[in-house]
Amino acid sequence: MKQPPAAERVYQHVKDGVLERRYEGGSLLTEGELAEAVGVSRTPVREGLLRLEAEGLIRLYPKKGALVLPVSAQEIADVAETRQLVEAHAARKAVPASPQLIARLEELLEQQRRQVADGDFAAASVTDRCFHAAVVRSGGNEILTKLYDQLRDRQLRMGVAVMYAGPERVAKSLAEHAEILDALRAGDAERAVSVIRRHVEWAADLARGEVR
Amino acid sequence: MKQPPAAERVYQHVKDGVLERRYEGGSLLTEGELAEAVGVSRTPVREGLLRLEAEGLIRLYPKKGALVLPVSAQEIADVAETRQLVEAHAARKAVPASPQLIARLEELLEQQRRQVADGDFAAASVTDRCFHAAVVRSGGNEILTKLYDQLRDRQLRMGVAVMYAGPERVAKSLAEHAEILDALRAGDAERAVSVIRRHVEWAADLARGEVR
DNA sequence: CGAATCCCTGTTGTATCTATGTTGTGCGCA
DNA sequence: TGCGCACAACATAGATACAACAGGGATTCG
Repeated sequence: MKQPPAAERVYQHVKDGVLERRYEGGSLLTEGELAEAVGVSRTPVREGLLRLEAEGLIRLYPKKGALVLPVSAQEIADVAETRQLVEAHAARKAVPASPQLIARLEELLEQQRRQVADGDFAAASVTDRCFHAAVVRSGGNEILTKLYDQLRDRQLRMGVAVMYAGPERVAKSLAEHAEILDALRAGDAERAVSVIRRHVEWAADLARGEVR
Repeated sequence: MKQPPAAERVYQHVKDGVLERRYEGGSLLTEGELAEAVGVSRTPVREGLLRLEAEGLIRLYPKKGALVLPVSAQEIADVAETRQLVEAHAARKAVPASPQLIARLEELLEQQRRQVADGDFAAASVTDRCFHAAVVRSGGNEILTKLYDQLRDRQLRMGVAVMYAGPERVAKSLAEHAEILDALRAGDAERAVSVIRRHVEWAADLARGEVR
């Protein structure tokens, strides 16, 4: 009945809740509530919360509860800066691009186009993320890859999902991906970096607009 | 009687053990052992292990135990690359350097000199680390600061402590710090970056020599 | 003699229980 | 009415107890 371990279920539940803004920033979750909500005991709840804290999504206050960290201007800036750093580094390192990488990116871009055409923006958003992650992953650095994933999670929480709110935004995103791919194909690392810079900065701006 | 929480004690115990090579890479720790060793129950042990896993020092295998991750060539390379990236970025961002930062670095360098003169290499190693961390911290990016701290921990585990084994190594380290400070003071970011590159690469080479 | 199976032991995963600390509230007093 | 203190409610931190699972070795059957 329950394939995934209880701690994992709690982790996903809270993470989804935070990312989807069901649990708002600033609210105080208690272990008991979560235990009841997910249907497990409090022990796995603590384990899940611990992982979330390590990822920077929540903050555990002794004897008080788990505070869902509100996104601060500082955090938006930090995430954006770090994304820039990691992704730009990955792009430079990816040049000259291997045929495998190019093929993978083409595939992802095509997939995203289809999803957009089908109106499935949620899926397109996931593919968007995969596109960037593929570039970073191609660097072969596990530390950076993991870090980058966490950054994307945190950015998701900032409401960057609204990036896929309107058709013009989707088109912009798609166009920039195409340009990144193009620059990579041409071996022009600096052009790819500059597009990435714009892309990330745009996401950060959206987040800033969202938060306040 | 017990100021620090039990989970924290476990965390420190295992971390120190791994960093000081008391627990060798590849060994399998069980919760029961650790619980007895530290003198607490298994509950806080699990919490501590979970944190360690998030930091990449150990790996939890279901129903088997906590594997102390052996340092791999891949990990050495990844840590070095990431350190380069973060520290170089921080140095560039730190230029032009604020008087506060310069003062702090001068203070740390002086302190390290004293410690070396006193023969207290352990303390000098800690100060060394503070020096680099100060540069990164000056960037004001909490994500990068935290990441950098974790990287230094992991590098410690790779036996980079032997960096402070001989007088000539200590002298080299000290000289490079002085050069970094000098470049920063002069506003020459690229010189600082190149020294940092050498410095980190040197540490990685030591690690490679240590491991095999 | 070899291989498959079954049981036994050790370890984690989860639940429950106790102790302790923190917070907010309400009562009494000035 | 306002301030302060004590108490009660609640939340976590830690310990213990129990269940489920994996792996190894002995045993047994072919």
